[in-house]
Amino acid sequence: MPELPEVETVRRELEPWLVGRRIRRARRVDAPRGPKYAGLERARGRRILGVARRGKFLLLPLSGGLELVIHLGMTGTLTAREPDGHVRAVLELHGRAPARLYFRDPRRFGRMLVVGAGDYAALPTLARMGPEPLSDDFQAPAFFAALQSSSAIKTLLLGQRPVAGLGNIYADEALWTARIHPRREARQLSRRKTYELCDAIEAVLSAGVEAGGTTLRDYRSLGGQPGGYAPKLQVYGRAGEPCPRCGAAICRIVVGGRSSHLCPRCQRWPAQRG
DNA sequence: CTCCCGTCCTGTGGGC
DNA sequence: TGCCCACAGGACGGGA
Repeated sequence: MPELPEVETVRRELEPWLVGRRIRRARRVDAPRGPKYAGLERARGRRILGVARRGKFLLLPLSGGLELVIHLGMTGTLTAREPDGHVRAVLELHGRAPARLYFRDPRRFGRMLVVGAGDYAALPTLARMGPEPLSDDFQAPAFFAALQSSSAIKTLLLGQRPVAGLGNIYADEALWTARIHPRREARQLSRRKTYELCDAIEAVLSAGVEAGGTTLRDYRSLGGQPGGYAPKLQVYGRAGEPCPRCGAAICRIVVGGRSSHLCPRCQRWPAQRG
């Protein structure tokens, strides 16, 4: 569900509220003991030093060399107001109200755990995550190098290795923008094409952030607001509608088990050559 | 090491 | 109206 723009929107709301606050307690609620909620008790008494983001992960450095890691999974939302149900964890703060952060997650794909600062051994995707796409760390030549794989380009992007933060929606949007078929073998893309994709990723994600993210169903910002990017989606969820660029009917295919949306005319499979 | 596929969960929407 | 099934924005672990 939440991809980089949605997580960044939440991060920006959390930051002024949480930074400097001391944690009274962090507790699991209706979530099984296990790695997804490991070490929450260690947050007790710590101060929140910052609210950062890497890809789709929220990272809250704590005093005492610890770090609170939150991943919203598919359906996770954070809220200051107590939700109806599906609360998996609560962060209780000292001091002024609002003093509770609720983590609601119907499908239980999300996680909230405390690790040693920078110790991502329990989070392999985070440990091996590629550069932040909206930072100077995202450079076209390194991106090209990271695409030298036999995987389908979209599958590779969803793995978070070439670049951080893309999910199913923005991957489809970026590939449409760069006119690349999602099933193309990544290493067969020309250098120039990968540079176009680099630009498209940056453009699509920054527009997503600017709009406050995409709400298809579940996503809400901390204040309960839906994102404004859904009407700006060009292909995602628009199978059968005309391509905004050429008018051909957008189609839906499955790539790596994920539904994928593309324009069959703009995003042609490369012509077979003899 | 890389790559592919199944799995973890609950809710919802569409088709019959 | 009601039921059932397919599908949903992500990450991980196991096996090839």
